[in-house]
Amino acid sequence: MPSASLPEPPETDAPAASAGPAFSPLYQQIKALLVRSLQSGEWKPGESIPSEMELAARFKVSQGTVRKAIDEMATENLVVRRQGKGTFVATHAEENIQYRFLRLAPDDGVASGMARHFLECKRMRAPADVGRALDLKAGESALVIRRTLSRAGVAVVLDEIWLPAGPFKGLTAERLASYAGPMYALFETEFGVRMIRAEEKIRAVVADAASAELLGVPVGAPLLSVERLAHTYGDKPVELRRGLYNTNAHYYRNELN
Amino acid sequence: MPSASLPEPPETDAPAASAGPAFSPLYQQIKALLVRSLQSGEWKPGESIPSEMELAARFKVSQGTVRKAIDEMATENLVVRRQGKGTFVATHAEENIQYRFLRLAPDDGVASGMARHFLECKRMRAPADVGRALDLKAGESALVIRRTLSRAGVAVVLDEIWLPAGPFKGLTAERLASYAGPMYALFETEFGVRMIRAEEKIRAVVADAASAELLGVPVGAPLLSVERLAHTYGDKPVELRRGLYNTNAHYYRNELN
DNA sequence: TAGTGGTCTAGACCACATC
DNA sequence: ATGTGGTCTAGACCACTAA
Repeated sequence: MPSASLPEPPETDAPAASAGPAFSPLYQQIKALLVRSLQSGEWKPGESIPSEMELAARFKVSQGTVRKAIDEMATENLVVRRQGKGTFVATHAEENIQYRFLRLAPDDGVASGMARHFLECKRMRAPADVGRALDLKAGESALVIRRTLSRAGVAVVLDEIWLPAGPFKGLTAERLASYAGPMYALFETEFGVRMIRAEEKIRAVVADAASAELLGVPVGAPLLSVERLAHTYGDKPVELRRGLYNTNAHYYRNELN
Repeated sequence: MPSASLPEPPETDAPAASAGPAFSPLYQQIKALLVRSLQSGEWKPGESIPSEMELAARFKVSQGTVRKAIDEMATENLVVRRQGKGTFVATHAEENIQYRFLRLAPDDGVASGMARHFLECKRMRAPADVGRALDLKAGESALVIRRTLSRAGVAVVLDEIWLPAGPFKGLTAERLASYAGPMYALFETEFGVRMIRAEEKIRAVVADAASAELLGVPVGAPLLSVERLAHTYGDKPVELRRGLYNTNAHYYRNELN
């Protein structure tokens, strides 16, 4: 219960946020409620959420408590604050940067976008390792997308993308190719799946015949292997992406803090 | 100036934090002052800084303003808060994790430490690219350290580490080998240089004869090339580290948010 | 002018660590 | 018992945006 700063006797009713089994600070409970509203689609990507005052009234807490909840959500990139305008649900579309999760940068500073080319998009039974990574039920099928990213006409990235077939029913290579924005933006608007967080495992490998052909390098050339597991709300894994990057004229950048 | 929440006429004197040329929120000014104190060595790594109340009194602001300044410093890993005890200057020694900046993880979950072996540590004129990265004056010399990291008796990492000779005068291979903790902890205690932040550029390369020998792989085997530029306070670069990682049984892990 | 997020304050109480 | 950081409140004013 929030403390009372007045000599009045403290009120005994809990301020919204029904007790539940776990104890946590009020602002964490508020945050959890807000995240659930995001998850349930109460506010869609790009839309604004209610003002801090409104939310404070709804949850019967002070504005400062709501603020702290939203602060954390902002640092987790779940929402974006804009002074004078409001707080907005984060989206992979209309973001400043084209690809929020792509860490590949060109050696020369030119930040031109990359051209996509979809090789295939088909439904199939998921291999065991993919099924395990995506928490698929036994026998549940998956979509696999293969595509390249090119800069200045040269293929730099070869991706193999695994998705659970259920949530992405109806996804085709044509739909992918005709969509202008980032793939994750399409996933948001068409399938209601928002990528929140991802982990990558990176290794150095050598090009096999097929990869070498597509990336225009000799067989045996060194390539960066980037395996990404992307999650949506509740840390639920929804995409396994295996990428091969040609790092002759590009590098994978990372910040350590 | 902080706003007054009383009907009194607002006091005209600025609350410490002498004006300066740039405008910024009070808590940012406080933060800058605190960082300068860290930089000047007023509080050493591992020590506690004054309590929030003390700092609030010193700067003539409220505890909440100091708190917000320290909050940001905590998220930047400059300090660590410990409830009931105080706020402590972050250090690379006595941290839970052995190597704060090393992102290499073994395929099997075993989190055993790695054995270091120093090959050489000598002073020499810095190559042009190293001099540029470290902001060295023309002709200023540098130290170069070469070492390996091994797990289970197998060399996994081959590092070439460039440091400005000035701040690290007296550093020898013997001193490095006899020190128990992480290298960055030695830099802190012996040379007063704290690594705060780093950027890494990662590529896939093939092993040359020398690297192959040291890492026990065939010439031409794929290796992860990790070039790290580490900075101290004020974003001053103080270390250029070029690492080659054997990713046969390890991977470079990264989190995307 | 009204509404939003951003800053700042002052004070209360809680949780934890230490003596 | 005391002191620390952690949470929560209530209210003020500032900075920005849009009608």
